[in-house]
Amino acid sequence: MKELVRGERSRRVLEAVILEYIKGGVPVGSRAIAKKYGLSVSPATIRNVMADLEELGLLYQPHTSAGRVPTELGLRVYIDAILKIQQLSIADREQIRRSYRGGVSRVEGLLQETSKVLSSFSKQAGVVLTPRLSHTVFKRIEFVRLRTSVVMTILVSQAGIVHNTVFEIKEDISQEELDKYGRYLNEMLQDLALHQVKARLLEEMKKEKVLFDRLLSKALELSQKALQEDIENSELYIGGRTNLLDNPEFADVEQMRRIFNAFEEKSKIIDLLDKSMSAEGVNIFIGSESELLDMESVSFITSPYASGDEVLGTLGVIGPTRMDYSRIIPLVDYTAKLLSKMLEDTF
Amino acid sequence: MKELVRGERSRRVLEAVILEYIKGGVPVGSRAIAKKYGLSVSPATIRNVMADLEELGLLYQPHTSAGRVPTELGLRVYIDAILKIQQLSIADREQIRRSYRGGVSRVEGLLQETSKVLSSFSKQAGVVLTPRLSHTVFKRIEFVRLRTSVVMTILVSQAGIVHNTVFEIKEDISQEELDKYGRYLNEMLQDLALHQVKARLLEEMKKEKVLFDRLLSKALELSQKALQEDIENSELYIGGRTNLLDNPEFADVEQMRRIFNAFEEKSKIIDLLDKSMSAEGVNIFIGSESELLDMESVSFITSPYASGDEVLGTLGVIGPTRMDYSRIIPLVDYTAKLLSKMLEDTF
DNA sequence: CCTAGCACTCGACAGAGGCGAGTGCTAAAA
DNA sequence: TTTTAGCACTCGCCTCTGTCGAGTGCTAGG
Repeated sequence: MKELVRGERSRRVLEAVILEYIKGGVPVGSRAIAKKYGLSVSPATIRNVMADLEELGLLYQPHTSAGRVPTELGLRVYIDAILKIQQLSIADREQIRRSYRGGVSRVEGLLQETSKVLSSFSKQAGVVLTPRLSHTVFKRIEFVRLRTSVVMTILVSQAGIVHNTVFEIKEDISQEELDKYGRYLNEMLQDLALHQVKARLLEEMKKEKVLFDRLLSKALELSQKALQEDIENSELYIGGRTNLLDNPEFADVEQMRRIFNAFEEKSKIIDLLDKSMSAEGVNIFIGSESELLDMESVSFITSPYASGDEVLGTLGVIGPTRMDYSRIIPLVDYTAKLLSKMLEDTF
Repeated sequence: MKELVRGERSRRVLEAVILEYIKGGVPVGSRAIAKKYGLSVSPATIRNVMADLEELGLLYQPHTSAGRVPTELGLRVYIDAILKIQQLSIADREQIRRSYRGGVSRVEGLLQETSKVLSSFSKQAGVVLTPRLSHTVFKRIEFVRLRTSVVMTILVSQAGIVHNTVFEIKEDISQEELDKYGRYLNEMLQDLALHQVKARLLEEMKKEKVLFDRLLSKALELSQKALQEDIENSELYIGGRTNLLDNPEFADVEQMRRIFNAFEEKSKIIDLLDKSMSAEGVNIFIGSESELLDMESVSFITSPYASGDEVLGTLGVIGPTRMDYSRIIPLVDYTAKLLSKMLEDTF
């Protein structure tokens, strides 16, 4: 990448255009740069440099005689080759930690809170993808007889995530019997990853002694049912949607609608976050890079979070491509680490 | 109310203005009404009637020489005295029932689905307020030892609502012991309303034999903790926010922001829905009637839903004051009844 | 290689004018 | 007394026009 922008001056100019554009949101002209960014050259020179940068595809003009605006490629180069990512200041970190103050007592609550923290510090929308159940470690299963022939299964994972399913069964089963199933299964499945649990259950069902033990086979059947359900799905928490309304580029209602539709659908965003789950550290998708088509002019900054050495989910910030990367990248990074730590400590 | 609009003709004109306004969203003039609504009188006559209605505060003119627009009071009178609320057609009902097809296996899922159904049929936003835990009947409590000194409490209500809390305790307790607590409490609290549970626990703790039984007192203490948490809170599911973006009156971004802020905050809307929980049948709040100030030009149509004879929560539709009440009122009514039935049948 | 100067482009904004929908009022008809 | 026709008037909306200014590209000279 770096070779794209050869001279030191070119780099300075590109940076200046981007910084100024991020600040103001309007095309930036040669004069403004010459004045504000101590490159002691005249506007005319800047213009020449800008023309070069445009030829490289890093800037473009909305129309003749307007200033320049960075392209996606321009932003990419800026982030990869120019931007020096700094640590979050001590004060900022302190403030983030403090905004979690009201002791959170459920994983779900903690994740939701995190989406709000992300949004309020970034002034954009914050998202947190919850762990897939199938990626977590089995802790406990419990059956509750809600009423005749209706049973609820409650599944708890090591990380403290709770999932329930209600279903009808053909014949009624007493709570006492259900409790027995529970004890049996809890014994058997201890410490298995949930995606292994399914296999284990099948395997177990094949054993001869099980075939002849009605109790056991019933227990296995029930838990099978519970697991068939959506353990592959993730939930998505979105905080601070309204922050996006403050971005002038979304004054255009059509743009806005697209984004809010994506928020409503969720699946596209979940897919994207899912992808970046396997990546290490902070990921950045600028505009169309996210391949959520009709989503140009929106950027994602994401990072996976974990508990122990197990990656659980992804969190991030969604905002216009014109957002303050230098602030938000470390924010996302730090928040992911903080959340990981909190999950590890408490759950 | 009825005496406000004396003549048959006045009523017809008011109705015509409102229908036309709901359809088009623009001020409606005398000529349009004279033509389209077979009142065989001339526009001039209509104008006189309209002037009367304006004096009564049922219509108003945005500016001289514009058509008339109904006021909140006008809509109120229309809904109370003129609108004949019809049953939903068989076909509509069928279609609503069918849109629930994908067998829903959790109460939470069912409620969320309902918010989507409401929104898609009304073309506005649909909301469903989840039951307050404190209003439901105790079914089961369960303690899970997540790791040293960290315990999760899982609470299940008769209606199939699951709630969990995680907290640290001073001294570690083995899972076996926790199970004992569970059995003890499940015995004791069977079939109590949750808001009674708290009192019952306190009462129980005072008994002498408990004071000397470490196991029991520990169990009671734990469950106390679990209940202190947010059992008074409700969750709010909102579906179809983006539908609101299609309403031309919200092209004004400022309006939009207010509504989406309310969606984000939720608490105001929850309060409102909470209020209408005690009311019977369909409730309608027009514009400023909702007392969510800065929310004029937004109407709520709500109805409580129940399981058995126990009112659980409220659902409804949020849209511009200019919405199709004649369609949406029966929709909300029917959906509430359908949801009640489903909750009763399955959970 | 840089800069000063200059002509040119184009969006934003403001004002003028015409159009049309809709009104209120008055006087005549029913 | 009620309804209607006619008419003058109001006012928002749209279009057209001209001006302003920011910003450019190009050229010639330092």
